[in-house]
Amino acid sequence: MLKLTKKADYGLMALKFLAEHPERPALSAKDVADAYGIPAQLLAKILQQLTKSGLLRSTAGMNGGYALAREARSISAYEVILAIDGPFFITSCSKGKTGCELTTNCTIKEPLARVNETIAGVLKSISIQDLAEHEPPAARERNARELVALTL
Amino acid sequence: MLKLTKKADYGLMALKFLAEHPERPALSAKDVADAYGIPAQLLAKILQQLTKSGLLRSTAGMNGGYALAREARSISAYEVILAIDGPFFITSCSKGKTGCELTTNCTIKEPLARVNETIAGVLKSISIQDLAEHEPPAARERNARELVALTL
DNA sequence: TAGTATACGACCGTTTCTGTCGGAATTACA
DNA sequence: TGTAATTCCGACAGAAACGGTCGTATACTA
Ligand code: SF4
Ligand code: SF4
Repeated sequence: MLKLTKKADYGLMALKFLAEHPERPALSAKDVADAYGIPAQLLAKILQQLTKSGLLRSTAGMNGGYALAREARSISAYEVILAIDGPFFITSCSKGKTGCELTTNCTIKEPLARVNETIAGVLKSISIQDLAEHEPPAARERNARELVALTL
Repeated sequence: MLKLTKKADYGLMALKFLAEHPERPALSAKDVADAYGIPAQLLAKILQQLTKSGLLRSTAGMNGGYALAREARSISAYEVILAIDGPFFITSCSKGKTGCELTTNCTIKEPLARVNETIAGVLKSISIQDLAEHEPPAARERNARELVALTL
């Protein structure tokens, strides 16, 4: 529950890797997979999805591969997750088929939707570049409470 | 991915329902299940887990049932999820078995751990009482960026 | 003692996730 | 032209997680 799929995880790693090598015009799926030990064929499909979603540019053929379609700063983790795993919902409702039939009675649906928005906002605020740079932890702890006070 | 299990969902609903009926000394699992259309036996087990985790008090026998062990204000959504679904991690690493073998190479592990903390913080900041009261949406949008700026 | 309720564990069907395979289309280069 | 590198695409299979049910034991009340 509330766990990133490995696909999304791999996708983020790959994007970050590409962001760290702007000199190369393109890196093949295999290059990236080997760099981290990710199953190559699986990563290939992930990168294809990211390409289809417009986050990557791809070139086939020799010396081909993938490169960021936009600058790392402007690509959010949210977009990556969205591209790989589809629409982002923490609840089962509003999810077409296999959804939840309790939507009529359910009274926590709306507050949870706000939590959903909050988390999505956090994800949207994280760019690939943020992942590439490792800043010091800095102050945390506080302000989570503040954030929720405003969104709930 | 990043989706609440229905068990946790049901658990939150139940807790909220109990919070809304402080006059009753105890409500049976069936009472709650019927109120929302949740599978009774499933909810029963969920409430048992919550009891074992100390969030609920239970009394067997006639007129028995469950009641909040603490006041609604002091029970966080995080605790509920923790009690029902176990430790909270958005990544597959640091998860004992069936974890991730890439931990050595992985470079996004640490930033994601911070995201994990941020989300956990959001969940910790939400109490059962928050779910019971429905406040107006209020200002959102901003500050997600601020929050992450501090945590990342 | 009868009835109501929790407690607990085993079980099963479905879905989702992870990873693999096979083949087709594209491009570079010799 | 031919070959190797590489993206592209769909189908598939094994494994895990999830959602839910059942049976039974235990505890409490009247
Ligand atoms: S409707 Fe209520 S119970 Fe059903 S998924 Fe949405 S929140 Fe959870
Ligand atoms: S180690 Fe890296 S890849 Fe493996 S789960 Fe943790 S974050 Fe994801």
